[in-house]
Amino acid sequence: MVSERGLQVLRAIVQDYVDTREPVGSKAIVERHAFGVSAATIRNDMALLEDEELIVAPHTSSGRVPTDKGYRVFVDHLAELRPLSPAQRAAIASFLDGSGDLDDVLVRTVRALTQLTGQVAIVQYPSFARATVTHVELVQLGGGRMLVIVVTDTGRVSQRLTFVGEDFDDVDLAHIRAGLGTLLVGRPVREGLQRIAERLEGPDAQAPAHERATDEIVRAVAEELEEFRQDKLVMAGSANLARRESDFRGSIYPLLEAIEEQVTLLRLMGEMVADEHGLAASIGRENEAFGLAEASVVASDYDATGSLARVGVLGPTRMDYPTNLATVRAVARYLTRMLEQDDSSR
Amino acid sequence: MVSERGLQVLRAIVQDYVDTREPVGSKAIVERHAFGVSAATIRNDMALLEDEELIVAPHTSSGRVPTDKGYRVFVDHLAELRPLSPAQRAAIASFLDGSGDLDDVLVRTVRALTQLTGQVAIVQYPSFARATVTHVELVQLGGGRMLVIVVTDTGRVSQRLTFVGEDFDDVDLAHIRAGLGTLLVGRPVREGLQRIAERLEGPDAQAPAHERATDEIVRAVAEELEEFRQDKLVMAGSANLARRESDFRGSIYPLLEAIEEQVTLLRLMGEMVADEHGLAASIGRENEAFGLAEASVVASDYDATGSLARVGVLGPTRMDYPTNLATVRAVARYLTRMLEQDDSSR
DNA sequence: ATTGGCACTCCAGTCGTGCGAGTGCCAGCT
DNA sequence: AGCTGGCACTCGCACGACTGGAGTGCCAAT
Repeated sequence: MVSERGLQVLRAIVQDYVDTREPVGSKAIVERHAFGVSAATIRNDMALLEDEELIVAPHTSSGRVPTDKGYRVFVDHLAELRPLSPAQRAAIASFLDGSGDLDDVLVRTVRALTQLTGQVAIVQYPSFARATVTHVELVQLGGGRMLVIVVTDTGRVSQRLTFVGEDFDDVDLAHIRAGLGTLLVGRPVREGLQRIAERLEGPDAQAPAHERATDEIVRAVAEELEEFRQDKLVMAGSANLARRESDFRGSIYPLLEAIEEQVTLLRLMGEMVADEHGLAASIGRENEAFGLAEASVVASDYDATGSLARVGVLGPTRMDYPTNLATVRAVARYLTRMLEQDDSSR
Repeated sequence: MVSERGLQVLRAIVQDYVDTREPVGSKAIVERHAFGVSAATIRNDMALLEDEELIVAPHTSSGRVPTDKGYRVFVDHLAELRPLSPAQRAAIASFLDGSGDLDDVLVRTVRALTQLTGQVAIVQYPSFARATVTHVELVQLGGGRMLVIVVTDTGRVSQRLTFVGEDFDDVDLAHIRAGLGTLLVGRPVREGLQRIAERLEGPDAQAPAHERATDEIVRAVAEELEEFRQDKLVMAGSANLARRESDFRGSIYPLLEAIEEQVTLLRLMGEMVADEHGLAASIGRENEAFGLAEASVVASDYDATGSLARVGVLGPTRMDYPTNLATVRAVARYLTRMLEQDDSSR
């Protein structure tokens, strides 16, 4: 069994390894940390840690490197969040302050996060399971083209251009608009989708030709709602992956691909399990199913007026967890506050 | 002076080097190409090409590699576009066909292009110097929040949420909407911006408090128009940069950064000079000012109902120019046709 | 002008060597 | 029982020497 000091040795190894990017040996540990014991003793502890598969030696005669399991123990039991400096807090505030719609705020958030951590930053749009539709607007562009706009109470706005094949007069348009309103406004997105499906399949389905055009509009609205339901990401800082090449043994290709795909990261962000503080980490091989075996993701829940979502960073498994966890949490909290204010001004 | 055969030798060197990624020697040339002369003769030609700085030898006793100048001559005088295979043409069609708004079409275009070339694909939004405003729409969201929507005849739609501080009744709103309409609809974006500036500074500037709110709306419209004026890019395939690492001697960091910045690439795309077919290439060091000294951009103009813009690919200097030029041109042509159709259905 | 021949250069790979960091183990100490 | 110093051992890595081969430049001959 690993002793208490053994765990401290693990912590020292993780810290030094993240610092120096080189395997750390027993001698280096006694030099850099005041353990009050000799290198030989540390060696014994390290042997035990290796038995537990928390660290490994890349070569027979080299220092040790934490395993993914080692990082996991470090994050769960040993890491204390490194508090942010006042300058960092100020940076968050200056990045995020200033009004704008949701898109705008999230873009600024992701920029702040990539700036502060030097990693790839990811912000998940608020989940729309609980979002409700507040407006449906139709704008006729002429030539049978119609702009369909849907707004939710979380501040998200979506527009879509659809070709309906005919132009309506104002009365008809108002009628359709009102119909959509009673169908959707004040309802959660999920429910709105159901009601639309019912309407399209309902007894009215055999309606006259004129109705076909309105069906087209309804379909466009449904597509937009569907898009709301699918979560969405904003990202920034992908160039950081290429900065210190040594961070990733293999190619960064799968990482860039995942970033471009988005859907992989969405699933990953969704499946992570947060602790009681809303913090979550997914480390190395734990991401193997997502093709990100050499990467870690650190994320924090934030609260967008009732809808939960996440902000996080993606980086090498060998990342500075205490700092990244603290930064992600600070940004998430600030973001939550921002969105609350926005809500109250509504 | 370089002989006619000398140029053919240059062509052979470029082709083989792109193929094999290794310096090409005189012997390899006589083996792979039917020049009907001996290696020694080729060597003499190569010496001349080296005098002209069209090729260099990385080491005293190694084959030759084209210089940027060599690539330039190749592209300008020696490259014949490699015609696309029917399968490739079909791929373009299947990617691009299907309706949708401008955003949608451009996203599909950029995907098609990255798929076909294996490079980073870039599509520039149509320039809005000549775009005219067709609709301005206001949607009140309650709580003093207003959604401002602007549509241009190029099919671009932009929405912006702004906080105006008060809610208008329907009559006032209609009045404001009509005012904006006469101010902007049918006018080019550039002119619209001027007229807004005049209005904001004009004698009405000292208007009553109620007018302040409308000023806020006008300002929001101005911001949107400003955004139209700034060109915009869609990109895809950045992961391709990391695929064959050897393509870039240094780090791909500056490239990823340029991709994220966008503005650099926008300037680059804008400054490239097209030939009579609307094709343009910027090679290696020619991009040095943009931090892309190891990359080339190949682009083709396309015509979005009168507004000129570009689609292109970004890749290593050592890229397959004939194929990329042909692909970019084919996609640009298809895109032009698509947008024309769309226009006629208006 | 083209060619075959030849001497020359220099890269890239291989092998051997020595060094140093780090380990594991053990006997002795507290 | 746990800690420590010591010691032999293992490897990775950097360095240098050597060699093979690809490619060049030049020259005299055609």
